[in-house]
Amino acid sequence: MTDTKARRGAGRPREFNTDAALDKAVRLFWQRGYEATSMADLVAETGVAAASLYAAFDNKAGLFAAVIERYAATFSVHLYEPINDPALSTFEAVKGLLERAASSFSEPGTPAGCFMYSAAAAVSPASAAIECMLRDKRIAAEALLIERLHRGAAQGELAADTDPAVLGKFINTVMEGMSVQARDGATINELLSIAEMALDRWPAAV
Amino acid sequence: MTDTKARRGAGRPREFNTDAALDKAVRLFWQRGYEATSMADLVAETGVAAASLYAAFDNKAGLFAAVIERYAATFSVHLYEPINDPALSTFEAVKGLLERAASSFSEPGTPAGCFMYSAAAAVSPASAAIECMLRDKRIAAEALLIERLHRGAAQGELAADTDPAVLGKFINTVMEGMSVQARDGATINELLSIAEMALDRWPAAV
DNA sequence: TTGATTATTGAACGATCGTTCTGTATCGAT
DNA sequence: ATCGATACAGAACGATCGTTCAATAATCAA
Repeated sequence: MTDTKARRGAGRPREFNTDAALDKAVRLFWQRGYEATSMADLVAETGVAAASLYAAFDNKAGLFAAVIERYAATFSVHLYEPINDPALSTFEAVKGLLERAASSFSEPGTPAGCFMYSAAAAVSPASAAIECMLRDKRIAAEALLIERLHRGAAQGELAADTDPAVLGKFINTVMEGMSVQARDGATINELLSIAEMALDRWPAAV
Repeated sequence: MTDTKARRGAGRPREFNTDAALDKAVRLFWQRGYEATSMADLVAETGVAAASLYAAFDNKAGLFAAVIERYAATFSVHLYEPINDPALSTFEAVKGLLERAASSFSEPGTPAGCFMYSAAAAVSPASAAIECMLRDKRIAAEALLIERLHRGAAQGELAADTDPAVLGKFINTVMEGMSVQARDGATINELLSIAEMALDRWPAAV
């Protein structure tokens, strides 16, 4: 054991890698949720001292906000790629989205399910702002999907009696449910079966 | 202000009403989740002193376990009634289940969504047992649904190429997603539309 | 009426929560 | 070579966490 007094104050080796620390924080919040993840956990996992985390992110809520953005930039962006791909038909886009959800939610290297859906499912009134951040992201993602469906409808890709808003909400609901299923141990094949069943009898224009 | 010393020890007015206290605890856990609900919150909400709660339920986890059973006995039982109703066709049973989910998850007097799905979505490793309790309940409920579908299939109520296990998982997934939707503010009508769209894909025989 | 029982209470426990502070080692500029 | 400036480390903060305790009064058997 080195002398405690001598080891205090490690100086300025280098600014800690913010993204690397956020990646570790993402995993922790993803798995345990906001309330169950303590700053001590985050310090231990990231290897960054508490004071440095506070200097960079103000407080736990600020760190969580940064974690949300980091997750969105790395995982969500990949998930929603098919929706923004102009080369795909509307059906292919939604099919691609659900298939990516199936594989992403059951990916072995990451916590099961979707961070956006489970990290703050239920939260204390004191951290209501946390819940709001994620809800806004979820609603924005749904709006993105619905917008894509509207474009598809405008191009005659959907049955005339299909409401894009309802269809989008339905697809989104299936995806949210798939996250819960993944958390409960559903395999990628089971998730793909669910996705396939959701896409069955797609209301295509004849 | 009454003298503090004189007010200590209030004697034995009556054993507190366990079910009434559990009902209040259900609401609290339902809304905030396991980790974000403190014993102090529970004491304030139920009006029962901490020591009395500990005498009755051992600890917070024990109280939560009792809350799960209470929720199952009051809300879940009602939700799954159609599944156990022998007078209903398989389709009617599933339709009834989803419609009850739509109204129950958006019921104004109770927290949005389903307790079983959101109360312990993400939890610390120390309370992994809590997560397990709910997961077991969810899986049991899904098994119940799948069993009902198997009976329907045996009676020729499903298309021959339909796997009851997959169909059950799909229905269950939609229901879980509906809970997230409800948490995010979906109205009963929106939830009913989602349910209807899920049933549109019903693989009836011929 | 009395005495043992017991559910109840407010207070107190150690542990941990999120957060801040003090001190130090390293850096860039002079 | 030397001097602030800065990013880091551990220690310490008050508050709150889940839990337990000693004290008290309502109960029921005698």
